[in-house]
Amino acid sequence: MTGETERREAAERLALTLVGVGMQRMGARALAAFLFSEKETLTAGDLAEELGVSAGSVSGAVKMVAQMGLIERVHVAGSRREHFRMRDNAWTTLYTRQHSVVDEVLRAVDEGVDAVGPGRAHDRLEYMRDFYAFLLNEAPVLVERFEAQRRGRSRP
Amino acid sequence: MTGETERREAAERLALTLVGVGMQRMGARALAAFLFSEKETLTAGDLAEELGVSAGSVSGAVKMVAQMGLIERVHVAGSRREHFRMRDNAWTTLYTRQHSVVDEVLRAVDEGVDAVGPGRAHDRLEYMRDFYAFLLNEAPVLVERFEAQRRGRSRP
DNA sequence: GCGAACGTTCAGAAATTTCTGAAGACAGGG
DNA sequence: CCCTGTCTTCAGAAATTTCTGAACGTTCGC
Repeated sequence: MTGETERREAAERLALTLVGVGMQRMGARALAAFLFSEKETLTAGDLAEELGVSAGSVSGAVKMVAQMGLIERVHVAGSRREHFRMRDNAWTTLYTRQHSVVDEVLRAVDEGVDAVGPGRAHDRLEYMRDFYAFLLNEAPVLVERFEAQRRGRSRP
Repeated sequence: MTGETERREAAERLALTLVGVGMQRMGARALAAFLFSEKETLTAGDLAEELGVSAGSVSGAVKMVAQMGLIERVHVAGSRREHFRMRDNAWTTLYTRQHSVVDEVLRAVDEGVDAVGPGRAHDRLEYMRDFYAFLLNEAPVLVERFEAQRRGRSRP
């Protein structure tokens, strides 16, 4: 356990890493804020304060992270603010979704396979297609295996 | 089998899809050029002509795609030009490498786990860490399984 | 219904990324 | 050892992305 400053630094480091991996800056910072918060839910105002950015930026970031399926809106009676919470299965969901990206690639490659006659190009494209199809099939299996393993561990 | 125009269009579509998935534009176009070429190897000049871009752009794109491990330099005696060729195991290599990106994230999350005391944040971070660690372990297994399956299929 | 508190949208500023073209480096043949 | 063809580097132009701030909606308590 350590101080507040170190917590924020670790959060910013993780956000930076996620940016390096291709995530939008503001989305990554918002996500890190959720991960590192002791609260169950955060409001847009909380995020704006924690990150030191405008309400507009928060709105955009939240929209994106929600679309990724990592957080969800929570209706809280008696509060006029909208609350957001990290979803329980955020990471496995993200992984699965990234594989719908794989699906897009697969489609494009498939068109390619149809568009060229026999030859080297055709062979290359087929190989690529086979691998991506394989990945697409295996992703859900992998996730299922992780969840099973985790269930097993938590109930010894 | 179809005409040259359709082949190029399919190549451009695949490149665009790869860009949508996060790849740099020029790198994606170069990669598509390799995939769709009937030649075994391409030179920087070939690429410049095929893509209609400057030598400088080609140099940068090739450098990047080579760093991703998708193509390799080929020394050809009697030619002053440098030739490049798609590597046989390009896609499985790419997949494995993307998981060294996972490794980066894993490290950052791990720091986070150490930086916060017990509580909700700690639990969230641990969950994320466990999933990414699981992925990192499973990636090579998956690739191995694909290759085995492919070997099996090609020698019935 | 009114007013206040929040959230969202959007035009434009700022930052970042990407491409080019020109200059330079390098290798091999003559 | 120079000359030519080829690749790389780099400063700056162009395009794209990202952030902000202000104006506009919306919702809830009263």
